[in-house]
Amino acid sequence: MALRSSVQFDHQPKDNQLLAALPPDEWARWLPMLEWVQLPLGEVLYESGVTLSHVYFPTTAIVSLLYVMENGASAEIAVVGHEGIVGVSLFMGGESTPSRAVVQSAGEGFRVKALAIKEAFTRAPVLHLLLRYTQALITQMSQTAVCNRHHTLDQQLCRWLLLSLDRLKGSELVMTQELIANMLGVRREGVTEAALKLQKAGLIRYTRGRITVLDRVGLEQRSCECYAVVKHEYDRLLPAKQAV
Amino acid sequence: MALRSSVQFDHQPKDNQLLAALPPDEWARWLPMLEWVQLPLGEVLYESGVTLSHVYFPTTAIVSLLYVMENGASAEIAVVGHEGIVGVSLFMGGESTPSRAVVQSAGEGFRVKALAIKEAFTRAPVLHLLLRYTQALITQMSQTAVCNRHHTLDQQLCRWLLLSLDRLKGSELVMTQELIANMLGVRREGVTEAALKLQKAGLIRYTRGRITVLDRVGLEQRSCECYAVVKHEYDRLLPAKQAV
DNA sequence: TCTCGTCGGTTCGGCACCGTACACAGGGCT
DNA sequence: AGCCCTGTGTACGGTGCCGAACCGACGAGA
Repeated sequence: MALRSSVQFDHQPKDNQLLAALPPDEWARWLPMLEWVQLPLGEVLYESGVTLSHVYFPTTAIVSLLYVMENGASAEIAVVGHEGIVGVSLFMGGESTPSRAVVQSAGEGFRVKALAIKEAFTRAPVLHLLLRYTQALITQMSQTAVCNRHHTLDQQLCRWLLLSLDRLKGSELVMTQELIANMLGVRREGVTEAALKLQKAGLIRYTRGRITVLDRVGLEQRSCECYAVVKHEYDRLLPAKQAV
Repeated sequence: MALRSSVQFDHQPKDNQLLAALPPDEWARWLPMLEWVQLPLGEVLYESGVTLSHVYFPTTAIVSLLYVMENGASAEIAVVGHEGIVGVSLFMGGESTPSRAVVQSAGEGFRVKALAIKEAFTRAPVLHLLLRYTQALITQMSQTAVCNRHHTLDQQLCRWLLLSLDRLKGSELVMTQELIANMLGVRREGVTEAALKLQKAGLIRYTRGRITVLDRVGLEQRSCECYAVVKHEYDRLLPAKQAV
């Protein structure tokens, strides 16, 4: 047994839990593709919207996935360390994400070329569709987190109305303010106030659980960027007519 | 061509964009598995932690994924309509999620038995590992959204320290308060105040960019439930020793 | 027609966090 | 030794949302 040859240094591939969990035959296939890399503090592994060139398996580094807003403010979406992988969008099929990956704590890791990863997934056809959808869903979740942190209730209500509208035919929602408040995680009174503003501005009309959208464009203008980001990503990943 | 036979009623499978995007051969395989269902307002499609029995493809309904906190407050994680699928955790490999799926707008849809979906994915071995990890990551994102909405900065700082700590060896973080503020999406001064409290309570110690955790359990007690939820889900989906 | 439950509107004090501004201290550098 | 930069502590008014309480008003059902 190779006692001292490779097991006890910091930067072994198997220090990453995902790599460590690979079954022996897969491990043998992956090993030659792994490239050891240093990950200095502040290094940007990928940038919002840019096609990834590698996926990263951190061993001693920590990487933050963060979303940078138009005004420069940012919010972390998730943290990835030796338990995970940076760049899921590569095997999800999206190739890029609206978020940025930055090394938050310097260390080391391994990376694999995009092409190699994608080759491993070319055999399952349906999968790609579902994975792409999943990535869109993930974008929506991320954006929810960002929105909760940074945007006003007024903006969030607009975003929410638009997202719901996109998922229905027509321009009417059957939905009480109480329910919307639950969805947004705020007080009902807050929704009442925000909805009043929209009604007074002539963008919506409502009575007892029925909301009619009168001016969609107006809502889009009042909404935060989050709606547009999510919509754009859904459109990108799941174009209406297409078979993967 | 089957002109009027099936194309123009509301509740056709192809009203769901994912189903509509299936290539012909896959479509043929899936069609017999699809079961038409009505989705009345308020119906719970799946409950937090419960193994799913079906995945749902809404056509005219909208479904909310929401996380219910211990105190009963809730926050929506994402919305799913005719563009998507409810129950990604089934093909992600996790079988369940910490969130609940509720019909937010009554309508119709189709569902497929869990067993049938899973069978379609039994052929790709590596995949399962990555998908499971992705689901854990998704949980972290969801929880971030919830946390941003409902918890105090003090709690969020504890959560953040613990999440970071789990991804490093030792009990020291090299990290300025400024950077933490960026990650959490708050002001640096806010982090200073929260960190001071923790230091005065003897839970951490820090100087100029180095934070040492003295009392991990204390942090866990001060943290919101979000940390535990995320940790638990990572442990569940990615046990330390295992090859799927 | 009347009742009662649901839905929407209003108010008030409180608080967590924001934006801004500034003061101070540790530590690397010349 | 002295300087300066970076990181941390403090203060102050502003504001967006909360918790609680209450009221009007619409509409379904008796």
